[in-house]
Amino acid sequence: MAAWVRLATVLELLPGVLDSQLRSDAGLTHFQYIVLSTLSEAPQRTMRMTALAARTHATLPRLSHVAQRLQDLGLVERFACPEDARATNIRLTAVGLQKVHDSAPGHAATVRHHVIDALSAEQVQQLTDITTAVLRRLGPHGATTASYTRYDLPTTPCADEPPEPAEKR
Amino acid sequence: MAAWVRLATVLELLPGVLDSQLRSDAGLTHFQYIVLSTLSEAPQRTMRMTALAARTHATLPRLSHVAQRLQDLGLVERFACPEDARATNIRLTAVGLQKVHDSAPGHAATVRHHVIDALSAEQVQQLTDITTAVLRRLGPHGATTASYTRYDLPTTPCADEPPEPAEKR
DNA sequence: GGAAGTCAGTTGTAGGTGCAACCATTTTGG
DNA sequence: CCAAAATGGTTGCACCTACAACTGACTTCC
Repeated sequence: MAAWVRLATVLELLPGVLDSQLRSDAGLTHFQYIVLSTLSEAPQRTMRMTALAARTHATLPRLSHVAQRLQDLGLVERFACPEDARATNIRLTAVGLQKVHDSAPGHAATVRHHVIDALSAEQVQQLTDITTAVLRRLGPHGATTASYTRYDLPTTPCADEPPEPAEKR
Repeated sequence: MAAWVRLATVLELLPGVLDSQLRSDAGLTHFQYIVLSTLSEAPQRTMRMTALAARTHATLPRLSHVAQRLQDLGLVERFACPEDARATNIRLTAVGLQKVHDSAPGHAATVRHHVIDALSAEQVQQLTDITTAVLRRLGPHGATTASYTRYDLPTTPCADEPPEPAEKR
């Protein structure tokens, strides 16, 4: 009982702290940051929308809206996949990559300050085990995003040679 | 690192699970449920808006919007505080109380299934300690709701004898 | 090889949330 | 006392998210 009440409180407060730090320092949502950050680690800084959605635990509509916004901001660009005309590839722009690099330290510091540094090394290990156990319950038959969350997709984009980033818009 | 990645994932997935269970079973948001539930435990099932906001870790504007919606649904009612003309009291209606009673078991089962039952008794204790430690960092100077989060307010509403619930709308 | 089904993604809409601005009331301080 | 500051709440606006409906492209399977 005490465990749940406190966990629920963390669930209520932590996202707000992360969002407001990122928003004021970089003008980004936590989720937007995750999207950019995930893209920055992908080969060619490019991914298929579905793969990105699965990785970020987002529904496809949600990702689509966010991608639209990030594209308006010039941080990502989307282009059709030549191999599968249904698919869309999303790629981090140079500006977007710079944005990730600029905002990563502040974000990491916030996480460290509010979570990691509050715990002993032993507790960090315990937290890893606990969250792993909970995620086992959340993942497989978690009521959310049932049909979208497919972890068996290839992460790599289908295009080997994406169109030159030179021409924009 | 592993701890944070997993915790972030829980932060992303758990609220969705809670919301969708409550929404489909009771037509309520998790936060709406918390508001109703908190009110149901208050003396007279009545609280001042500010006190309720502090208890639920919400900003006053957010609570005001939610209260408006819950009032439209007939689950709560608001009335001016006779002692301080600025203040507003919010009270759970009979219908609202019934709603809490009806939806509590399902919600509790969801929490148990997805969190508590996934852990050993020892881990539940560890989780309590960990969340307590994190909350110490989040509460005092947590960037969110700085001016609203006042825990030193009296929880009791100012009216000793609220107007009879008999007359509605 | 063509109809039926599935898949990738987008769009529209309704509701939730933060922030800033606002109004009314109370408190404070000269 | 009265003006200035602080308090309690509400409202408007912009953005985010879920859900449902839709389009267009691929697959299956006779």
